[in-house]
Amino acid sequence: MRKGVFPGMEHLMMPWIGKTMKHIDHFIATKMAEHGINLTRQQVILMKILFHDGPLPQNNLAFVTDRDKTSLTRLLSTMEKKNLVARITSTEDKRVNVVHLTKNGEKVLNETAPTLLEVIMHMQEGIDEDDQKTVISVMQKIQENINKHIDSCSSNK
Amino acid sequence: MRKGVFPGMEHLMMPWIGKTMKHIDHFIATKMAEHGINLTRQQVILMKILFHDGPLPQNNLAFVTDRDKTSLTRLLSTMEKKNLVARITSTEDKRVNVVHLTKNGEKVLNETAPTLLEVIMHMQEGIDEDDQKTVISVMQKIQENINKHIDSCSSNK
DNA sequence: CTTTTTTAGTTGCACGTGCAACTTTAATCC
DNA sequence: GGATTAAAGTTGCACGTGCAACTAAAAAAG
Repeated sequence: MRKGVFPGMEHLMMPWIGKTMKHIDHFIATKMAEHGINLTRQQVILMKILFHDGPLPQNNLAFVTDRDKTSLTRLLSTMEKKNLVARITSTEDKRVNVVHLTKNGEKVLNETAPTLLEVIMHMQEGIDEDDQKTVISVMQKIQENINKHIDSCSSNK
Repeated sequence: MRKGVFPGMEHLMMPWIGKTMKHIDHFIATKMAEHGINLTRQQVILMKILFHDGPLPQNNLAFVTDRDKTSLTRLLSTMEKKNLVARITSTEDKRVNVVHLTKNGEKVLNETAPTLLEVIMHMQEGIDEDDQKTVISVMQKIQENINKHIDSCSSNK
């Protein structure tokens, strides 16, 4: 065992967050598959946003989901093929596509809810309420720190 | 604003963790680019493991990095092209590739250390030491919960 | 010793991601 | 009004990811 290149990096949050996120993604994928649901985590989140905040232009949708517009383009294309979502060109501005949750999308979303709740319950089983709040506030703080330190060369993202 | 499909999901850790991880990844990519370093987070982590825990067969490397073996295959191929890492077929068992960190890889890793430290410092700026520990323990607990609830159809992963 | 099974690694396919460069349409400048 | 600039989306390229199916080689079974 050699001396560390990164001394003091042994008790760091970062690796834990990354690894945990990986586990969460895999867990969700597995549980979805078990229940015969053909949706990714990203697709569910997007549908949920559309359900609550109504039809939205791609631009806004990219912003609220913290996603590059090109990434959103492809995510929507996948979802449009599955008839979860529809792009409707705005009549006022022919550049913008307003994204709608389809009836089928809404149905699928409702069918997914129980599975998602099960996943969430299993994940946070036995975790203190206060600790959960701490985690959330730390996550917020990390995001603030990053936004503060990113040199505002924002482009679109 | 319509009634929620997922009642009580507003103060959940999960979305925060995912979003934060996204920010972290983007921040690392940006800072790396700023410093002219052509490495991804995943590549740095892998090199760090190889540096500390010596040459390892792909199989073991996949296990310790919590990564599908096919994912590792491609990650290594990318890194091999950049001369960061070398696959050496074991003489004892011609099936296994032992992965070595190259001299160049070691050099690059050392050059990367300051940037990575800067990134880490910026990210955890002003976050309580105890809260960091809480975050880590919660992450561990989530992983335990997931492992407990995943029906041991492990395959290789 | 031959057959069968298991194991290590790769490849095809599909998904999500971001950057740079592009097209199309709108807004602004002159 | 016509030229320029800005904005919304898409496409090419590259990366990381996992599952299913594959090849090659070792281990186990007979």
